[in-house]
Amino acid sequence: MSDYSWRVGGTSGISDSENGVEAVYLRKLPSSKYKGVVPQPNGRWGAQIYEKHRRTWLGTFNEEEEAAKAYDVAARRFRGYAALTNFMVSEKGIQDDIETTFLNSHSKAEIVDMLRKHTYNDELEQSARNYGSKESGTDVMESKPSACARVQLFDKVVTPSDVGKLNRMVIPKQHAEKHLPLQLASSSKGGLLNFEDNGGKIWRFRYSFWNSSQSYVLTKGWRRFVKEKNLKAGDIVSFHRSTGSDKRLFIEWEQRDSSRKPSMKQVESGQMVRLFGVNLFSKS
DNA sequence: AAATGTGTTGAC
DNA sequence: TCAACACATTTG
Repeated sequence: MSDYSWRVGGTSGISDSENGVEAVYLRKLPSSKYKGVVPQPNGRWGAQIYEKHRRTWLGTFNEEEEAAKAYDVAARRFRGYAALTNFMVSEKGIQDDIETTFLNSHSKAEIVDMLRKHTYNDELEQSARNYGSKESGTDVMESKPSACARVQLFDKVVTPSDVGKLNRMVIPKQHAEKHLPLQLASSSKGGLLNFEDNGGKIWRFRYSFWNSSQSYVLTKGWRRFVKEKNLKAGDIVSFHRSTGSDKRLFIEWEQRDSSRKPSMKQVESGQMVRLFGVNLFSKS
């Protein structure tokens, strides 16, 4: 009997360590029936597309079909409407649909980024919402992220560990419990929350409670945000929610003004106070 | 330690 | 151009 199994590289194996003998049986990874889809050692699926001898990685996915759809999106953006895809249909004369417009208004890099973050569908949906509002005459203020009526939830001056290699941001407990009930996160999408930034870009973070530190944290997806915004310790991240019933969430960030002397400015935000360049929490 | 995604190769 | 494979790098 095999004591355990594992997978490394392009092969997987089973180790039988009876009598201290380590016999290894290599097993081939299953090929995908979909174009642009490759198996991953852990049973998940990767998507990739080639262009001029160069491979562009499109991310990893739980389902083979998800990966195939990611490839399709990339194929259409990279090679045009007539590109060969796994699922998409290309009929003559409908090259002006919303998705095509959406694809054409974003760079390849942006589309790839959305695919790797798994936010493509959300961004497309949001784009469609904006498009629809123009047509129907609905108040643009309700859909346009930068102008949408919103209420502030809380700010946080990010700490060194928030922007460090821990790849997570701690949400101060009182704010988390007041504004972001874990139930809201863990209910439908398994702990995933979408936030829109001022550019209308969607950021998806995993939101969870860590028992070890008794703290609420944003984990998966946070590192990418820190990197793209070049977030530094001391910068302020601001969380908002739309006032409407649509429950949309927003994230904003503000760079620390290092040109100003810390002692000259007192920034107050919620229960946090920045004084003499030091962040203090007021007792309450 | 596990997962991701790059280096590389050879078939098509 | 493409997927297979090995495995270095990155992430949790």
